[in-house]
Amino acid sequence: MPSRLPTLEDVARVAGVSRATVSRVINGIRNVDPQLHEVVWNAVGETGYVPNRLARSLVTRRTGTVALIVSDSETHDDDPFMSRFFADPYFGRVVGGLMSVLRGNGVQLALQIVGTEEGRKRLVGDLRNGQADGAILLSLPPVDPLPRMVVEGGVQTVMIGRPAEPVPISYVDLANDTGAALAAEHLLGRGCRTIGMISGPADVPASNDRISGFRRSMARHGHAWFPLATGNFTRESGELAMRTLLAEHPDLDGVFVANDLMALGALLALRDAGRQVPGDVAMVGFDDSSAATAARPALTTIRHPLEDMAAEAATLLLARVDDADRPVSSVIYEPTLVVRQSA
Amino acid sequence: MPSRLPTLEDVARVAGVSRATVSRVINGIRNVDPQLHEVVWNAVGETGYVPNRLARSLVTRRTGTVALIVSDSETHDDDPFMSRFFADPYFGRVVGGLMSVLRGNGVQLALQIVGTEEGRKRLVGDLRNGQADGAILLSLPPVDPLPRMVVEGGVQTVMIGRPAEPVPISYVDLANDTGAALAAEHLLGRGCRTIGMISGPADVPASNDRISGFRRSMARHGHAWFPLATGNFTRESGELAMRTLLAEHPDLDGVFVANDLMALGALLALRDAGRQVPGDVAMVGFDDSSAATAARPALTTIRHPLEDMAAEAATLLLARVDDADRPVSSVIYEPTLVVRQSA
DNA sequence: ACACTCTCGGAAAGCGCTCTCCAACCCCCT
DNA sequence: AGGGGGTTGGAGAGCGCTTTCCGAGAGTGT
Repeated sequence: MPSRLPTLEDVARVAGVSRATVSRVINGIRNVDPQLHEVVWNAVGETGYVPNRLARSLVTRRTGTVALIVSDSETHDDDPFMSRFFADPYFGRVVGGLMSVLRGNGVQLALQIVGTEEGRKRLVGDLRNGQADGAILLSLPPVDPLPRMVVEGGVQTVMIGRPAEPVPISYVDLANDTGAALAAEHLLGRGCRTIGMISGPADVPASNDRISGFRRSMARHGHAWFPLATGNFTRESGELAMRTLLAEHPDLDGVFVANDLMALGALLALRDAGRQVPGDVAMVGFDDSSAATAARPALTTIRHPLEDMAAEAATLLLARVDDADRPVSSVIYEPTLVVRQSA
Repeated sequence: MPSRLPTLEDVARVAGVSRATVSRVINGIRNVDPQLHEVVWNAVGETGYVPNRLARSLVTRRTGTVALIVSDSETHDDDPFMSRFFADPYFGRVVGGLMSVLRGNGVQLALQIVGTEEGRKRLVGDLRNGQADGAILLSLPPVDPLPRMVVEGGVQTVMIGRPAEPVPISYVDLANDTGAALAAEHLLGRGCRTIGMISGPADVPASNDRISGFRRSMARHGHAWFPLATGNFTRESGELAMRTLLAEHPDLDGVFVANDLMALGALLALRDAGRQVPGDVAMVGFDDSSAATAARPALTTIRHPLEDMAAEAATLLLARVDDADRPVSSVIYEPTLVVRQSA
C-alpha cells in the first residue's frame, strides 16, 4: 500500500511539462505537439497514474454515474418486503438491461433505496449536488412524491413504468392494456366462455392498466362483466385468488393472471382442485419471466421486454444528460403474446 | 432549476460566521457555542443547503460508497450470459442482503461489472483513488486475477464465496461440503440405495466443494463411487443431466442436485420418464431458493442463507473500512437441510 | 522586413469542502 | 491584578483536477 498515489503533478514533473499539458493530453484535447503527447503518455505509464474521478467530477460537474433509485413508501430496515423485491427477477432484469447500455458508455450504476420522507429529501439534495448525472427511478408505491421531487429539483430522471400522477417526467413503459387485451382475445379465440382474471393491486398503475385493458377487450366481445380476484403479485396470493375464483365460479374455463408468479400459484390451486390446464381451464400469464417456462404446463404469457425497456431508459437518460434541454419524452413498448401450453 | 446551489460559503454569510464554523456545526464537532449552533442550522434551513458529497470526499478520502464488483472473465457487451446472471435471483438476493446493512449505515452501493483485463486495471485504479471506500467482490470465473489485484492494490475487499486460488482476502462463504454431506445423509437415511448427483461445473469452487462433500459422505457410508452428471446450474442443463443419469442408471432411487434450478429441470425429466418423486426417486436440491417452494413436489433442499452471508460481508467490509489494520478474516456459514416433499 | 494571425504551453484561478493553526477571549487561581 | 489553562472562531492552506487567460514562438501575406 504505497503511501500516496501519483497525481497529475507527479506526471507533469516526470514528463517535464506543466499540469495543464498533461491534463490536455489525458483528456484528448488537441493543440498538443504529438511529440509531447508521447512523452506525457510515457510518463503516465511510468508513474502508474490514474486520474482521480472525484477531483475531476468536482470541477467538471460530471460523475459518470447514474443512480438507480428504488423508491418505497415506508421501508424499515428489517422490512421483509425489500428482500422479497430483490429476490424477484424483476430487479435483476432491470439492472441487467441498464448495465447493458451503461457499461458500453463507461457509466456506473449507484443503487439507492429510499423509503422515508427524510431519505427522499436527502437523495434529491445529493442528486442535485452532482452525486450522479441522472437517475433511473423505480417507483414502487402507488402514489409517490419522488417523481415530482426530482423533476422540481431539476434532476435528470427517467422512470421505468409510468408515474401514477401526472408529472412531466420521461418514462419507459409497457402497453399493459394492450397486453391484457391480447390475453383476453387469445382466451376468447380459444372458445373460453367463462373467463376470470386474477389482478394485482388496483392502485398500482401497471396493474390497473392490465385490468382496464382486459375489461375493455372483454366488453368489446360482449362480456361486460367477468369474475375478478385481486392478488399482490406473489405466488401465494395467486394461489389464494384462484381458489376464491374457483369457489365462486366453478364453471370457469379460462383465466388471465396479471403476472407469471401468481400464475404459478394459480396453477397449483387448479391442480389441487383437479382441473386440467389447459383442458378444463386455459390460463394466460404476464411477463414471460423464467417462471413461465419453468411451469408445467409451460405458461402462455404476455412478453414483457423488461431488459429492452431498461436499456431504453438508460439510453434516454444518457441522452438527457448530454443535452439537458431535451424535451420530456416517453417510450411505450408493445407486449406480445407467447403461446406455450397453458392456453 | 436555480442556477447555483447554496454552498458552505453562502450559509456562512447568512449566519454571519466563517465557513469553518458552519462546517463544524454540520459535522457535529463540539466546541461551538450552542447559540451559534442554532443560528447556523437556521441559516442552513433558510438557504436549503445540502453538503456536496464530492467535495467532501475529495478531502476526507471517504466516499460513503462501496462497490459491488461482478467479475466475469470475458464478457462482451451483448453477451447473453450477463442477462442470465442478473435474472437469476442469486444476484438480487446478494444485493438485498448487502443493502440491508449498508442502508442503515448511510452507505450506497455502486455496481461495477468488469470483464476485460483493461477493465480490471481501470477498476482497481479507480478504487485506489477513492472511488469507493471498499468493495464486495463476486467472482464468477473459476480463476480470476481480480482478487489478487485488489489485495495488491490495497483496496479493502470482501469476497462472497471463497477465491479459487489462495489469496489473502477476507471472504464469506458457505460450507458447501457440509451441505452436500447433509444431502447425502438424508438420502441415505431414507433408505436410498442408488444415489446419483448432478453437479455444477467442477472448476467453480462452490461447485467443487459440493461434489467433494458429497463424495466424502457417500464414501463414509460405503458408496465409494456414485453416478455423477455435470450441468451448469441452469434448469435446462439439469434436465439434460437427469436424462443422462437415468439412461445410464435406470435403478436410480435418489439424486442430489447441486442447485434448485437444475433440480427443477431434473424434476421435469423424471416426470417425463414416468418416475414419481419422491416415490421412485428422492431428490434433494441446494440453495432453498424460491424455486424450491414453487416446485411440485416442493423441494427438500439445502438452505443457503445468501442474504445473511451478503449482510455479513457488508458488515465485515464496513469494519475494515473503519479500521484498515483489521486482519484478513473469513466467515463460513453452515447450511441446513430443509425437508419438504421431494425427499 | 513588418504587422498579422495561429498554434501551443504555462501560470493560476477556482470547484466546495475540511482541518490545522493561531489569535482572541474568558475563567480561575495565587 | 497578573499569568496560566481552556475554549471558541477565523484565516487559509490544501484535496486533485480542469480550463481560462496570456504570452511566446511560428507561419503567412504584402
